[in-house]
Amino acid sequence: MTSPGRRRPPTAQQFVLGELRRAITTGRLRPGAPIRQDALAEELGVSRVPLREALKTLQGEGLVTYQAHHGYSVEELSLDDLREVYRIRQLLEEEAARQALVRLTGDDLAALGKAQREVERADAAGDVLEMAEANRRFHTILFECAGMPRLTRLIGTLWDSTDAYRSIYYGEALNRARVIAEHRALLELLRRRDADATVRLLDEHRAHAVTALEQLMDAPER
Amino acid sequence: MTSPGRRRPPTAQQFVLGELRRAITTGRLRPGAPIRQDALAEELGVSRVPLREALKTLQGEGLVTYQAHHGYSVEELSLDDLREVYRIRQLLEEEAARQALVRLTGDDLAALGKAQREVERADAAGDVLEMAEANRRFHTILFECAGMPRLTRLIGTLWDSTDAYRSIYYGEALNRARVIAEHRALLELLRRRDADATVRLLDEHRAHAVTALEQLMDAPER
DNA sequence: ATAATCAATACTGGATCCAAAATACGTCCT
DNA sequence: AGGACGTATTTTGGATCCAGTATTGATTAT
Repeated sequence: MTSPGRRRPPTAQQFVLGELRRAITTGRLRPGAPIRQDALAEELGVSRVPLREALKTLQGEGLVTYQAHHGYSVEELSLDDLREVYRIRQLLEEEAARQALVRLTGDDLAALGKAQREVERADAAGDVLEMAEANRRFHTILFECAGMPRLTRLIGTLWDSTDAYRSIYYGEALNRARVIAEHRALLELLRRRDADATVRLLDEHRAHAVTALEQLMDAPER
Repeated sequence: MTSPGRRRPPTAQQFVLGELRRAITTGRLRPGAPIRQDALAEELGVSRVPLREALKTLQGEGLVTYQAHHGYSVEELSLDDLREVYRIRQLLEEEAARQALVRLTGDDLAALGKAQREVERADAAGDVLEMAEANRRFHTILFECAGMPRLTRLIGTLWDSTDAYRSIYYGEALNRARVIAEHRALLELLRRRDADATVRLLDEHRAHAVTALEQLMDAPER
């Protein structure tokens, strides 16, 4: 049963773009794997033209790499790369959070609460993928309150670029529990409009993900 | 006939990408103008396929907008948009500058000095376009010293996204003189490894550009 | 005259086909 | 046997053609 929100987009390239994102985040396309256009296009039921346009978009977002006459591969991130992405996120998300707190309305808080309930429901149902998506919505709602569309978009692409690795983090029940607890604390800080504490908590939230990734990536190639 | 001296890239899409960038930065393609693929492709001597891939890249960088079934247009930035871009640049360039200062070598300083001399030579020769490019090189060299490739790339795309407006700034002789003076001061601060002062100067450097844009964009439409 | 409707046109989106480049492989020579 | 060369195959890059959608302009009814 396809969810009502997931109807097929109006153009093939947008459809393909979504499918590729899913394939990368779920690990069906592994980091480092070369992308055979012919096979993929046939598998998705489209020609190579829209596929290539979707790949160009992903290239711009850093999810795939491209080399002329060699084609595309799923971007492979080293630990240092991941740390860099998280560092940049820290810089941008601090700004977004502070600006968001300036403009935060009651409606926004209600929307955040709703998203949080969805996160918890997905966790209870054991739907890891849905939980990751709900978590993403939660943060996106917050950042959008800043009223800086480019900033929000940049942060979004940074999240995307590490999606392939995030699923690992959400695989652990302990991490999921921590995410929920931190979200609840975050909501409380937002209600109190405590910018400094909010930024601090977001930093910790991120740091936990980084340390988890550090442990998992040091581990032998499962 | 293709421009002499400028070697044509190995793929048509890369060639087109460069041409489009030039067309936008030099104002041949004005902000807000719709992009007619057929006409442009013919003008560039390629088919629409590589043109569309180049446009997808530019879309990812925020130089053009895309709407399904409506096509691409050159991105039109409001004053608020420009301010947002410059604010994000401030956040990212502070990090880049501070990290760069940690790792800056004598060779790097020499490279910066060389770039600065190129800026001044272009100014003396009255070559505004070349001066803008040399200025870009100067800052890029500095940011690259940070050893954070994604950060450097992000900053680069932010520069790109306002290229169409930057040329206005460089049109004024007064602005060009100020840029040169600020660069010299910057070099001195870098040699002294004064991070705080460097960041402060970069902020001013940027603020000047913003105020200049504010005045020019308030002015009656050209 | 104005607004709504419908046909004609222009433009984008996508599929197929062809060309060019890179890779894989087998052969030949030393 | 090992390496170099040349051919065959695979894969990407690009051009052309067709289909679907949006826009424009004309026509008609109110």
